[in-house]
Amino acid sequence: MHSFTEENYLKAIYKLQETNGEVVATSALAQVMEVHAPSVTDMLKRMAGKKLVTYQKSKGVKLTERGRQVAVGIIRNHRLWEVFLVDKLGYKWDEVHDLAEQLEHIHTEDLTNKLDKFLGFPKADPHGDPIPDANGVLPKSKAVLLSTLKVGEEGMFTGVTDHTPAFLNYLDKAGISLGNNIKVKAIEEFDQTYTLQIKSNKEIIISNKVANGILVN
Amino acid sequence: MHSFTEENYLKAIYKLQETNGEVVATSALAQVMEVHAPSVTDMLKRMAGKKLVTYQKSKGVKLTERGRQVAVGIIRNHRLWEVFLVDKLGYKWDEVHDLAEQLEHIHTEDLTNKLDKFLGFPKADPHGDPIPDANGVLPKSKAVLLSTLKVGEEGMFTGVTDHTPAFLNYLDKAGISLGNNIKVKAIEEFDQTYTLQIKSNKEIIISNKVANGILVN
DNA sequence: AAATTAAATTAGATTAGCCTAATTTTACTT
DNA sequence: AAGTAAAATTAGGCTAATCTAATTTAATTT
Ligand SMILES: [Mn+2]
Ligand SMILES: [Mn+2]
Ligand SMILES: [Mn+2]
Ligand SMILES: [Mn+2]
Repeated sequence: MHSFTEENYLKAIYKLQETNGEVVATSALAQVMEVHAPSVTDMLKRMAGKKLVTYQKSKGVKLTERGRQVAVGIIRNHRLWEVFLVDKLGYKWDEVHDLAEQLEHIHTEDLTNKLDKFLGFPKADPHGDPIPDANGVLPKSKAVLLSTLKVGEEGMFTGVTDHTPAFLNYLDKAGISLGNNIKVKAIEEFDQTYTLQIKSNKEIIISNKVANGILVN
Repeated sequence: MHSFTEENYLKAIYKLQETNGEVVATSALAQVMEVHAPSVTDMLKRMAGKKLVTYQKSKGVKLTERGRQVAVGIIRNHRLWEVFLVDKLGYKWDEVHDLAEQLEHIHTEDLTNKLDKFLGFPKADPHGDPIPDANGVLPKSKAVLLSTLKVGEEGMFTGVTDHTPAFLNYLDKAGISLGNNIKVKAIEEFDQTYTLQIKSNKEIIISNKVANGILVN
């Protein structure tokens, strides 16, 4: 129905709208899509023609309701495939993104739903990101950055904001896994280094950069 | 690495070489690929440039060793995905072809091998077609058409030559499944209609057309 | 061997998605 | 309000994969 490229643009616009507000700039899209600005302008015109976005010259772009539905469908599919790769094929959480980036575009409603069922209707992907339901409803998460906690506060590790293999790998090495309870024991004033207690036993020290990549509930 | 289109051409050339001999004609490829002849000529030139085929103007095309390897890899992937769709997701054998036609192009050596392992190293796909091993070796089948059997002879149903949903559906309805023992009880001289005994009980009558779609061992 | 038919190639276009260079529009400073 | 910087668009081109129409090459028939 839609090309891989269109679907990737839709996803990118959706995510930019979620994090940076209603209307998305050409330059922001160009950066995410790793193309040059004129390519984006071009693409937006074509997508506007297909009623996937509303585009006003020099005033940015928004998804239409149809565009939003397609985007969320792709995200659903992406996350389900990631669960499949990790739970069934034995991939590690830092290895699945690129494959899922391809698999997400192989989607019929039926396939996605059968996959969902086969996987036991998971609520989240291997990175803790919520999986939209079959109607495109994505539960609003109330997770907060670990870096917003005060000394003495704690929460459960439920997601990451940094999805790079490098970061995920670091967490593995540090022994911090999704679902772990994390308590802030101390925050060094000089450089915002955090001393954490993981699962009420092991204590570790992480940088502020790492604390900004971790979401807790 | 290679585009979906290239991979589909490689598969088509491979299959035509298997059934119609060494060298493949532009027109034959055009028919299989459902494009017009000049598109094929064009594509063959590009593929020859990439050393996937050897192409001589007006003299047809052959796969190079590299081309053959890629083609068999895609076929391996296609058949493994079909097994996944049927065995794990619950699709019927007449529903999986088009999906596998897409999924086959999502392949890294690692993914294919992990999928193979997850599925328990299946020997054949849901249509009885053999699955090439990780080294690209495809076991030569010695199955024969049911229509070559004489009255009184029997064999096990191990594959089809007609992969259309219509035919597969017909077999379902007729109650003939892969693995069934089939014995030829009678052949009507007038129109080559076959009377078969399935699994040493039920007797059914099939047309010559159907007998030509069934492979037995 | 010549004529006819069939198969394949060349020529010239089109579309999606990308590019660079030039220009225009919008935003930010002084 | 004018000037400068940043963002976006336009203009013009490229490649992969397709098409139709015209031409050439190969195969078949007389
Ligand atoms: Mn993608
Ligand atoms: Mn994820
Ligand atoms: Mn295919
Ligand atoms: Mn098959």
